[in-house]
Amino acid sequence: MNNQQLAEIFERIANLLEINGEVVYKTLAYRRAAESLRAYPREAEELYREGKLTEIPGVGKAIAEKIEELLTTGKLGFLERLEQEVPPTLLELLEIPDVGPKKVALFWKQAGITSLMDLESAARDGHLRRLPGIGEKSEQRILAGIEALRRRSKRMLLGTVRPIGLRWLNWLRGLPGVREAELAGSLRRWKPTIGDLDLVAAADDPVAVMEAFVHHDEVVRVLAHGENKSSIELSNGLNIQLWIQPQAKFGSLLQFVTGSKDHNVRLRELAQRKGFSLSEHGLTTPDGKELFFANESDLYQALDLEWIPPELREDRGEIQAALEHRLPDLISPADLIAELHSHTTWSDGALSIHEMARAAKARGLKVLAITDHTHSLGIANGLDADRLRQQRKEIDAVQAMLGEELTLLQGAEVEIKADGSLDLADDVLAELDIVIASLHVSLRQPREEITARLLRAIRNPHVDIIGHPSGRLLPNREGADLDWEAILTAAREENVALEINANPSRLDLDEVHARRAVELGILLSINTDAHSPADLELAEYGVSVARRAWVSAAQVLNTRSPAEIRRWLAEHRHKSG
DNA sequence: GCCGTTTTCGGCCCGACTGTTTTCAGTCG
Repeated sequence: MNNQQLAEIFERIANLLEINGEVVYKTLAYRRAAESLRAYPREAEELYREGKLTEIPGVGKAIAEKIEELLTTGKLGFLERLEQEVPPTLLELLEIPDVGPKKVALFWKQAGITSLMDLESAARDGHLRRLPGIGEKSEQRILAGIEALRRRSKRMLLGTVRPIGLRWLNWLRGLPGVREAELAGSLRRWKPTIGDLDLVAAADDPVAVMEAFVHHDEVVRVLAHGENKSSIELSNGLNIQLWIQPQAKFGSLLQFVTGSKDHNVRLRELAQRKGFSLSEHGLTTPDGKELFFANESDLYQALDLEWIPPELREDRGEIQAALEHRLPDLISPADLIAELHSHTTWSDGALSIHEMARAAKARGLKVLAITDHTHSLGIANGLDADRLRQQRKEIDAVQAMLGEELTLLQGAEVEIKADGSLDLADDVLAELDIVIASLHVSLRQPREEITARLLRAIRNPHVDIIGHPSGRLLPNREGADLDWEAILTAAREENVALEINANPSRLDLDEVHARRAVELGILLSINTDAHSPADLELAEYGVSVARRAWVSAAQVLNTRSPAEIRRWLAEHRHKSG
């Protein structure tokens, strides 16, 4: 059982306890433990073997014992008893907007409602309004919420929402009276999946701006409409929230709405220890004086903190690091000067080698590796040894045309086959400048089998990079069930780089494993896996994962000069071969 | 249920918006 699965169980416990009316702080404790497990760089299973489970923040004696029971028996008596008491089907009701644990408990205990269907028919028949605190409007709101829930495909991809966010931001900045506006929330933190889109603005006349916002022609539903905060829904189910304050408070507002919630809770605790109260309006001193902040960095400074990049604001130690002046010097998109994973018409790419090279050059890249698929991936028209040798001639010809400005490398994204062997013989791999090995098929093998497959690839002396290591596809396909400690240990021993694939539906390695990898001294490689020139622009999404993993430029192969990259490849092969 | 440069017991963040309550509870971020 991995950390993700453990986290889901504790989240479930928290929700059930909350519906059952348990004291808030107990449910909070389970929720915090769940969040902590999701972010923790090492597997609980391993910590358990070392007797160190309580080293995980938010895990104390009681939760450690539950983790132990889950790891050793695969079950949890406490949860089973809880589910006897509280029907687990109630959990789906929590998904409805504006329905929380109190209302779920009300529906359940006073109307015998235990499922989404029960609730829907009760609302439709006008029975809900008989309950205390529920009127006709609440009934309609619940029906609309159930509709919205069905329409909406949970969280959307960062790569889908960001262009929408930038478009709305642009529109907002063009409105009269808007002095400043920014993206906020999980979008500003570059979270791989986005729930709601948050926008903040500084405006002289908030009422007029809010009016324009809720009457924007893409709005299908107004969810809330206030002076400081409004919320609307688009036809694709995406919710957008707009927050407005006067310019003088813009910094505090931006900080507050950027979150994360957990980061803000930590920050408020810190403010309290210093004698302040912190809200989206600013700091309040004990004698009731209010301090406003037009700039976010001034707010952090007032708390004796360095400004914390939004990508780090997840309550993963960033506040402590900021206090101690040891925040990492994060990589930025401009640091990337090499693309080491790309496809052309030789396999399933859209452009010829020459066209891809021109696109790479136009983006200012210094190195482009052509890494087409290999032949066992028949669907992608993969290359065999003969076609690779033909392709080499074309690459050489294009290099001759390009001159020195862009260095082309010939590589391959070689398939790790279901039996663990590579799709090209060692002598063919040896002729290539760079070799990426990737899993595409049989991703659902049991942990031992699929881990062994990947380990065999890592140990092959010709393999330089492991491409999209887990094989996950957001938002729904889980990655392979890998023994990460074994993979990371082997990668470090063999000096093999691990890819952060920048495609928004991959972002693989994820931030948790990327952070663990650099802690162990493993080199990362951020690549777009470009199949077309537009794909090259996705690099910033890969960089965002690296930033959320506290990664610096020096820890990424693609920030190095062509000569340094060639040297690394040569040394790497020499050492292994 | 967790945790400790106020504490091993007694705390554990803050405000806007909505609907229904005639003064506030629930939800959300």
